[in-house]
Amino acid sequence: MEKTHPILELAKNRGFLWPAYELYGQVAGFYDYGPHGAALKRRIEDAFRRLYLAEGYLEVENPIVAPEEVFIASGHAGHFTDPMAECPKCGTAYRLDHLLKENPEAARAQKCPQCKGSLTETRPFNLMMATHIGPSKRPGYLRPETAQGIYITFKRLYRLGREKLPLGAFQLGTSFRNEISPRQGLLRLREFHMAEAEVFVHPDEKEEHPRFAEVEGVPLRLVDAQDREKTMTSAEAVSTRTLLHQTLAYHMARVQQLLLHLGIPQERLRFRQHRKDELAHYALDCWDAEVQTKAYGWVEVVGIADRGDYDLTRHSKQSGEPAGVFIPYPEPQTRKVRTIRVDKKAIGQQLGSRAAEAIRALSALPPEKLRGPTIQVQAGGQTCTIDPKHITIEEKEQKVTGETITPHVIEPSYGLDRILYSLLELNHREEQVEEEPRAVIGLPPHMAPVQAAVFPLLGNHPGLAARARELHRTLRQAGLRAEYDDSGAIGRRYRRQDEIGTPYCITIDHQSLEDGTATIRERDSMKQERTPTREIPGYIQQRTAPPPF
RNA sequence: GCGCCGAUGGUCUAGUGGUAUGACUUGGGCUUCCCAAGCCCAAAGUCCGGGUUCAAUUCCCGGUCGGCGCACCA
Repeated sequence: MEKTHPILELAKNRGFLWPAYELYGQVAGFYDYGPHGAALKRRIEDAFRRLYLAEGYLEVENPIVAPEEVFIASGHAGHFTDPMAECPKCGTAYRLDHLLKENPEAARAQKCPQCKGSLTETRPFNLMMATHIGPSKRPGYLRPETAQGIYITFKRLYRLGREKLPLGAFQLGTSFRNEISPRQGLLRLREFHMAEAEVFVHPDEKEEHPRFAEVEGVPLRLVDAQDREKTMTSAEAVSTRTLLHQTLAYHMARVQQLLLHLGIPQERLRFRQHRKDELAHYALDCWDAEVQTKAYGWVEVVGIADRGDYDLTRHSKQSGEPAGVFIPYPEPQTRKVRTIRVDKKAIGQQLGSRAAEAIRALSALPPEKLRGPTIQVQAGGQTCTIDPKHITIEEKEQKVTGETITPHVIEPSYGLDRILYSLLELNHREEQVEEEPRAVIGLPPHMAPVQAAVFPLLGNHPGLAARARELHRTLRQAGLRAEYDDSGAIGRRYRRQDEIGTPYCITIDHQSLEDGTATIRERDSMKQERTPTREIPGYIQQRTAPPPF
């Protein structure tokens, strides 16, 4: 592992990214994307968007600021208030609530259990960025993930999707975590970019995915929770129960497809299952797509989790709104249904103010408890004895047209900054060409920030320059990102473009003036092809168009 | 947050108690008929605050930022 990869220097010099707020001494955990970085990020986002639009999912954008209730429901707020203290002597950090349970004496004495040093004073551990909303200062937070907005609006999305499962929604956006110590450049930021898809599925329909056939032969490199590595097709992974169900396997295969499409090399990609101790308590299963970087080793870039019904249920409890959706049966069914009728008047006269509670308790009792000679329920803190004659059990035929279920959520969650870093680092290469060094970012042509550059062979030749500018303008008008460069020697200009990954460089030479052709030099082979100038915009467009999913 | 190390033009770097070296890059010009050639000119720097001192980029203290280790990463 290298300390810092040369790509970071190149990225800084060539306008991919800069430490943010340099003018004021930088702020850790924040980065600027320069023009090429912003363009590359945009291409990653576009690819994500194309993939999930092709799945038929709905793109939304929710606010970044949310009131506290959202995070009480999600569970984030609880962690925000975690009290922390450290031992200055040995550097260990403790969560006081944990320490109180495990070692109450040490916690009360403020002593470090490891080295007996004195713990620092307790302070809340801020993971979320806090803020206040409006003049009333309603407590709020900047979201630590984009997903909550989708859970909260699930009912509206479900209606909009014509009340059908599975339902997919996705969102790209900025999230915030108040990291204690941001490190490793783009890998752990305080403000970062995510792309998340939330796929709501019927819990009974996860086993089979309607489009599984499209991915069943896709090989996946899997490292399971016991650290066993095996490469198998997604079909094998499901049949061996390595992966929980087809839906999870399907989405992992799609994630892999997208990452390869972006330019992550296959041999540096794997999926690793969360171990029991790192699996969030609500997740049924979670696999991270990891990319093997040169500078930092294996880095998580996408998490694919089966979150069960946790999110919808939590928001339902917090808000008081039911979470379930009604799923009609193909055919209405008739069922024998037992209903309990309670003589409310009689009970009211018998129990007075405790009657309402007693009646609720009665309706909740299982049928067998309603049979005996006397029936007992708790109400108003006392045991009340009810005469069975006040209770009638009726058996009726009832038509049941469907059932209410709470959908489960399958969530692929992408860290865009990490993907961007991986793309730069892993596609970067340095080589020798005729004794001269050449640095190239070998991004796939459809990912390159700049698609083409136009040069006059001689910078100070007015005829060549005019032609080159004209072609440059035409390329831009065709919607391509194109650069113009007439400075210095031609070789230097090629090198400059190599460093930002421009796949095609077009040179206008003397022959261009005679027959209207120009040379197109391809980045990786450095080979040139002479092409009529009028065909060049189409040539570039065709070769830099992203392949469909 | 803790510990160790560091911070000099855009980048990399030399050096110094008396405001600073070189290279690359960049801009302008000459040259040049396809891969960082050459020549001329120009622009650009001591992280921030305090202290010691006649004088601090240099020494001391604090901070910020960065690298690494520990911790944290719900």
